[in-house]
This record gives sequence, C-alpha cells and structure tokens, in this order.
Amino acid sequence: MTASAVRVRFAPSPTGYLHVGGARTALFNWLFARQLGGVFLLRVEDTDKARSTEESTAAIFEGLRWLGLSWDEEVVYQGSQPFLERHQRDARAMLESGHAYRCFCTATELDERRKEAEARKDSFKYDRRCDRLSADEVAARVAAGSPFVIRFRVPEGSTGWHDMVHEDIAFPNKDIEDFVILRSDGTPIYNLAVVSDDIFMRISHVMRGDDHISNTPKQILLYQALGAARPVFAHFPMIHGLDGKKLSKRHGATAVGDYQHLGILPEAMCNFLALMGWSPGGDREVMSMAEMTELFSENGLLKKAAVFDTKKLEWMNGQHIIRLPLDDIAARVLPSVVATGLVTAAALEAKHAWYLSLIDLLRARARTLGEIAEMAKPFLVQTVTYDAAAAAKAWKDPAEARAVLRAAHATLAACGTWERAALEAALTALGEAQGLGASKLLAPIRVALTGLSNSPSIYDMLPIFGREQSLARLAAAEQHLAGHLSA
RNA sequence: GGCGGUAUCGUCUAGGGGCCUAGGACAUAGCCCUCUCAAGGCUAGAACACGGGUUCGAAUCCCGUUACCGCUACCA
Repeated sequence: MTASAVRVRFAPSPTGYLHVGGARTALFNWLFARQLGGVFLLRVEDTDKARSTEESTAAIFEGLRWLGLSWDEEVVYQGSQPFLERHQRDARAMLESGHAYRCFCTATELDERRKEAEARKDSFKYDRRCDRLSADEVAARVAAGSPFVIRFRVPEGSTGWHDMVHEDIAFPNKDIEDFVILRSDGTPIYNLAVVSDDIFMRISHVMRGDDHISNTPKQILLYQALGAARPVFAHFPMIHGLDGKKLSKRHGATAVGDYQHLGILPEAMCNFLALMGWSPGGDREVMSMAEMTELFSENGLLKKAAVFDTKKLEWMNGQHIIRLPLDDIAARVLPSVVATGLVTAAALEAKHAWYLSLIDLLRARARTLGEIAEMAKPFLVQTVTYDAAAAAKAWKDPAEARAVLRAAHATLAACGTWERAALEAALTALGEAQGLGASKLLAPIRVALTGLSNSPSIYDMLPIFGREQSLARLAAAEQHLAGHLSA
C-alpha cells in the first residue's frame, strides 16, 4: 500500500461531549495519517436520531479543534439521506445475493425468548426460524404488509484478521448470531452503516477502541458479502479510571473540554493521551505534536488498558508550560489573566514586555494556565490584601516587622538603580548590618509586596513591581502595622 | 452463562531468551539547592498474577488457572 492511500477516520456518535477515550482514538488516527501523509476524516454517526444532538456534534468538533486534530475533506453524516439510501441498497443487495434474509420476529417476541433462555441459564442466539420460511410464505407475509428486519446469514467457518495491535484474532462463526443489519423501519444497524460507509469512504485502516473487537468479525463478514476489500484493523486499549473501571462521569472530568477549562494545554493533553496505549520506546515522555507525529509507530501500540491519572497529566502540563515559547504561553494565559477582572487586555498590551517578564517568573511554578493567572493577581491589584495566615506568621511581632519594613524601604529608596543585582546587594548589606537572616528580612517584605507567604523570589519581583510600586507597598504595609500597634 | 481481549512498581511505561540482583516517569518519603513556593538535582521504598512446560538459560515463547475488562439489542 502506498502511503498516499492511507485514509483513516474518527467516527464519534454525537450523544455527549468529546470523551478523553474518544480523543485518544482520534489522536492516534490523526497521528497515523499525518505521519504517512494520509488523510484523516471525520464521520458523525448519527443514525440514532433519538440520542444524537447538534450540541453534541458542535462540542465534539470544538474539542477536536482545540486539540489541534484537524481533519481533511468535508465532515460526513452517517444519518444523512444519501448515506441512508446506500445502506438500504447494500442491505437489499445482500438480500438478493442470498447473504441475508427477512426476519418477521418482533422485538417483543425476541425479548421474551431471550428472557426464557436467560431463565434457563442458556445463552441466547437467534434460532434462524425465519430463515426456514418458504419463499411463498415470505412473499405472502411481505404482501400482507408484515414488518420485517433484514438479518445477515452468518456462514459456516471462522472469521479472523491480523490486528495492528493484537496480532491474530479469530472468532468461530458459530458464536456469531444472524445479526440484524436493517431495522423494520428501513434504517441501518450500526455494523451495516459502518461497513457501508467505510467502503464508500475508501477507508484503508479502521482504528478504534477495544470495545469494537467483537463487532469486527461481523463487519468482516459484511465486507465479504458486499464483495469489498477489507481494511486493516487496529483496536486500541480502553482508558479506565483510578478504580480500574471504564472511565465515566463518576471519575470526575472525562470530557476534554473539562481539561481545557482547567487550564491544560492541548499539547499536554495530546502528549498524555498518546502515552495511554502507545509508547515511543525508551524513556521518551514529554513530546511536542511534531515529535509525536514523527515518532508514532504501530510497533509502539500497547494492548493493555490504561488508567487515567490526572496527577501525571498535570505534571506533564507543567512541563509543556515551561518548554513552550514564552510569548506563546503569555498569549494563551491572557484570557485567564483578564478574567481575574483586575486588568484589561488592552492594558497588558500596552506593557507587553512587563507582562512577558511576569509570566516568565510565574510559569515555572505553575501546572495549569489557571494557576498562572491566580499567581498573577498580586501583581495586578492596586492595594494588597494581606492573607491572615501569612501576616500572622511573617509579621508575628508587629513592631519588629515594622522596623524591618521601614529599614528595607529606606535602603531600597536609596538605591541608585532599580536593577535586580543592585537591589539584592543593598538588601543583603542591610541584612548583614542588622544581623538579620535572609528569612527574617525577606518574609515580612514578601507579605508587604504580595500579601502572601509564597511567591517568586523577592529580587525577581522588585523589578516587576518597579520602584514606585514597591516602595508604596512597603510604606502601606508599614502603615498597616502602625495602625495595628496603636489598636 | 457464552465469546473475545488483557495481565511488569499504587499509576503511565521500558523490556521482544542471556545486557534484568528488571530501567525511566508520575505519585509518596527524605536530602540538596534556597528568601518562601515551584522548578532542578540526589536518594529511598515499590512490580515481572499463579502453576506447569520449552530451553543450558525466561519478565520475554507455549499451555492451563485466576483476576480484570469488553461484547453478548430492530444502541453506537
């Protein structure tokens, strides 16, 4: 097969949001296509009209776009008229070629028989009774207007394939029942629709979740009955929650949109997802999209279900936050910073260099974009709010703290230049002169400057605040403590 | 129940007969760095599900058992 013949698709059913498991499947398809210069397609499986919604479709597109998984060609809708008609044509063709037959058993009857079998602890499989109907009988029922479904007549033998991740898998056909391919209302059942569409879309590799393994033999049978060449199949392992069960709402955030709002970068999300079911080999872990595209290989595909651990996702996000270009991160965190309500985008634009240096200072200590915005707050407020616990600790003795602040204020005010090195030298000298250790000296200043007990280095912050603002904050804290003393 | 799949530290994984007294990462604990918090560095504990084979030799190959997961619809 030539590389250009690679055509893969992601085929979600629009009944919810883009789930992390779906996102992982989409990512693998995308990576595979991009690496081989193939085509990545999107097909919305909306044949179940009752459960499909437009909001869901939009949410899935949005999730894919955010992740950067761009698709080629027009999105295809499985439930659209031309598609439906083709599904019916294919079903009819199989009826005519003898690969399928009409079944007049009603859903209720089937249900009862299934329950009876269950009560006897027998496994239920359709008994093919309608396949034994005479041609005349069938014609009579059709003429009488009896509703019927079309069932595929599963042949003798065994159906297997060579899976890209599981190697060889085979199912004895006797374990596959004569499954329905067309409902009594003329709409197709999943397996028919999928095969019909994959043939039509000339899909070369069907890559999906493990949960489709048992559908595969049925689909292969359909390809054969339809006289079409089958694609290569790949079944990726499932993603589970911390309890080992299939990931669901109970496990917390499972929609990719949840992570977007949490301040996770799409690069980190993809990187993390890629490692669930795939490994580039060796100790390689943190990768850019370009690196993953280059390294992706079916040899690294894993069989075991992976547990989704948000702790590692967060760590990985921190790694991407540090590695991505500063202006890129600064631009992406901007909406969150503006959302604090403390500053406008225009104001930040006006002092872009200052904003960049601020973000540079904060990003090493953040794991999410939201944390960066949170840590940026003290730098954006007009008046500092002193955190009670921080003040209680750093300003334990108000008189002493006030003295330190006053001395620091005088020292810094006397500084000729407002540069990091000079400032540090001046304060270090002050500390030595007063016999104050770094902690004793700097902790009160930290609270005066930020109101918090944790922050970037004082010497890094001073230039960010600037001379005027720094001195003002020192003075304000001193004032605050003075009030505290008289009270 | 039937059928199918999977099985290395708590988690993500490296490993494809000897390089394995099993490596890396997250998490956890401790130390270093240090003005706090991160980041970074170092260290520790922590795994080949079990039982049989095959082989001079098995985490790696085969079989069985067990556990877990999935499918078992006129859902997708």
